[in-house]
Amino acid sequence: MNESKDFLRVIVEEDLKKGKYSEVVTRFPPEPNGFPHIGHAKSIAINFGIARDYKGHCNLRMDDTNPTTEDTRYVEALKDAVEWLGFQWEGNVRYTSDYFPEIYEYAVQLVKMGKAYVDSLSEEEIREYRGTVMEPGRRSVYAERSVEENLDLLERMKEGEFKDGEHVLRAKIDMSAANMKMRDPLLYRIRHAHHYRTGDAWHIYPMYDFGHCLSDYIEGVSHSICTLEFENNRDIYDWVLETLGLSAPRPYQHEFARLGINYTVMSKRKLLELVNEKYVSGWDDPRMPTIAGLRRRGYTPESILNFCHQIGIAKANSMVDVAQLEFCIRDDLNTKVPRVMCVLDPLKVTIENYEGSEELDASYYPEDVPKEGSRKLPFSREIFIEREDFSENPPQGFFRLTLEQPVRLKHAYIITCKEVIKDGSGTITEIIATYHPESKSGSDTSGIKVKSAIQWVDARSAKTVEVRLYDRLYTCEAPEGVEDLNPDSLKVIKNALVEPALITEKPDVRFQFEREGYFYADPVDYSDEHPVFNKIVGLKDSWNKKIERIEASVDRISASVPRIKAKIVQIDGEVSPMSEAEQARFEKYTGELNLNNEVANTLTRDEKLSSFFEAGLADHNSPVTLANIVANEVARELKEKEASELKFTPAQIAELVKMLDDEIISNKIAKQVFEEMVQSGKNPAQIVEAQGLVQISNPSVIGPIIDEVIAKNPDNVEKYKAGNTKLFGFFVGQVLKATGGKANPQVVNDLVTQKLQ
RNA sequence: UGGGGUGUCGCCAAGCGGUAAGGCAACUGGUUUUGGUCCAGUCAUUCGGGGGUUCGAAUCCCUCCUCCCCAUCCA
Repeated sequence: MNESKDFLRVIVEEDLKKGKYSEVVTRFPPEPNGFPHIGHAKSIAINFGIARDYKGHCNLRMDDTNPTTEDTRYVEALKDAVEWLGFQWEGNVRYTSDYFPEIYEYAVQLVKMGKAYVDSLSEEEIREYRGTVMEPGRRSVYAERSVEENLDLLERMKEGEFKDGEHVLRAKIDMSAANMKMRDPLLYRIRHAHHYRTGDAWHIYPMYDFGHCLSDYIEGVSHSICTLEFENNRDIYDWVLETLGLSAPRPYQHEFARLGINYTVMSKRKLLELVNEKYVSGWDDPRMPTIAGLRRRGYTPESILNFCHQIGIAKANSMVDVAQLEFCIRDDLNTKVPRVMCVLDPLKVTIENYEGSEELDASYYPEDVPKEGSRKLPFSREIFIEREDFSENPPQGFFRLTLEQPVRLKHAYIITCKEVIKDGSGTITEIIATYHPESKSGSDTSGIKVKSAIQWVDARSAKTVEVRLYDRLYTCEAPEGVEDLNPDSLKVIKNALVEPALITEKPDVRFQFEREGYFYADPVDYSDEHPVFNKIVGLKDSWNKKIERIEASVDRISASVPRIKAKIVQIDGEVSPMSEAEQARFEKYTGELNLNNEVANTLTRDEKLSSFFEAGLADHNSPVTLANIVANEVARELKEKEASELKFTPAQIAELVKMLDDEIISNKIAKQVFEEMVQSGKNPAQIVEAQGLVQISNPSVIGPIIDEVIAKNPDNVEKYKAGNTKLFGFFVGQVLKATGGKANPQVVNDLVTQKLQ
């Protein structure tokens, strides 16, 4: 199965095919005002990915038009993120601030065209004048200023003669536009602030809506890809480029849904709060969804890129399950990373019949991972196992060590429990066991069958390490604020024990701690004297899941909650009543003309449709068929156009209906002909003639074609005969396809039914 | 409420008038010295609801509904 393309790539391909651009140029344009998160990774993957796939290029541009929020450290974080993900931007990093002079010139041009003006209303007044979603706004009196005055004022704004807020430059568009963004949007504001790059050179700064489209244009961007919340801004984007008369090729904006992941937050504000209020240790806290955090947690670039690929690109707001991300990192690390043994909660085991010590050979990788490498594992009388791997009263299906059940020490021997030693409080402090000398891993002749092999470390040589266990940051799927924070998102284990090899040999920085999960040597706090490992993600754990499920079902039974899925009943809203004229028309259509209610309703309520219908009716009196075509097909064309803009006329539609009535063509063909009429405005008869679309109703012509289809699809015939009646449509479809749609579908249906009996 | 979007499995997501892709999750069973991996299999008679057009509709038409975005001198 070939991979399906996302809608952006479809657009890019079409544009390329049409020759709209000679090269695809995209850009990743963050504002350097915070650390990039995995949502940015999605955007990076899209922009750089598309550029790579279509042999174009992608720029990295800092959209730094707001001096009060931006900083170089964020620029560095952004560059870092892109590089870490493995992408290379074209040329140098771009900055919108580099284009300030050019953008200013465009503003002057707009003023000269009378398309922009300096407004001196206060901030509150501007807001008030803008109106609401329901009421139109009204234009400022300053909109009437002369070009000369505007030019003078703008120049002086630039020179820093005015205070913040005293004036703004606005586009002169439409104060009553339904799109609020188009109500004379601000182009420039005065800001006496130090810009991290341009310093104090500027006193005015362009707004996003002005700076962004122009920056794209300046860079020769072809596809300006952004997130859904900018949909309303697209009109300004186009307005600026069009009124400035910037010639093709010019960029067009396309929007996709931003990434949401459950159990975390993605908004800059909330992330900043976590950092500032010290709920986390910093932007790179391993629980953060930032690139820096994910990276410190131990995620690989490959896993994140693969995640971005898996979730796809679409326009529906969505919330991806964090399990999908976790799958990606497990999947990546499974084949890459050495397995070592670590005991998080040690329980001492003394093997009473073992004397001395030895070194066991242990491969770093299991059989199914095609990688080489092994280490020596010290073994002696005293070892530690995971406390969870022993049970005095094992639940059903417990595979590990019990009083009766022996277990294998991974890479070593099988042991049997002899005695359990407890302290005063009843806590198990030690297990006395015996080993089976002939059960040595790799040369087992003992014949003992065990259900499981567990990890362990040798007491004398084990190294103490700190292990940081991370869990999801929030307790609920769609967290609102800090009140939803998970208090157990970080558990620090100071005295975990690991086998010596991973400190002394250090075969890698990422490991699988056997049966536990994937871990990463913390890049900041790790040292050989004080090793620190971050848990990246746990292994899938079907045992734990099973236990949880049993517990949950016990709870459910005791609570006896009836789990009934209620079908949601949808309440229909009110339909606006018909006017008197519409009422009369409706009655005429349903009565005299015999149309069904639905079609009549559609026609009556739309002035354009009803007049089109009635005009057609004058040419060919076949109300029902005509009404169906007008209400269904013509309606589509008339949705965003006036009748006068159409290439076809009511008379031509009447002609089409006549052919339908005379059974010269089938409904299917009629649609095809209609499409052609929409495009070319040719007469239906002409189209039918030219393309030979006359319907085939002769069974002796159709029959052999059906036979052929049946012969070619023996398995589907079988499935159909076995009761899969859905396949009926498949056969009809195949026959129709074979005849170029010309076969009379009714005849085909009858014949297919017969032949498939 | 005006405008712009969006609704297909528990979560993502293909699909563009002719057999409802795929991934995650979940669930069987097999292999396994990781309760991991791997392998085999199961998982949408139905696409937000209701009508209509059509031989045939997730796809076209009408209508209602849901959720998201827009009234920062943020981006």
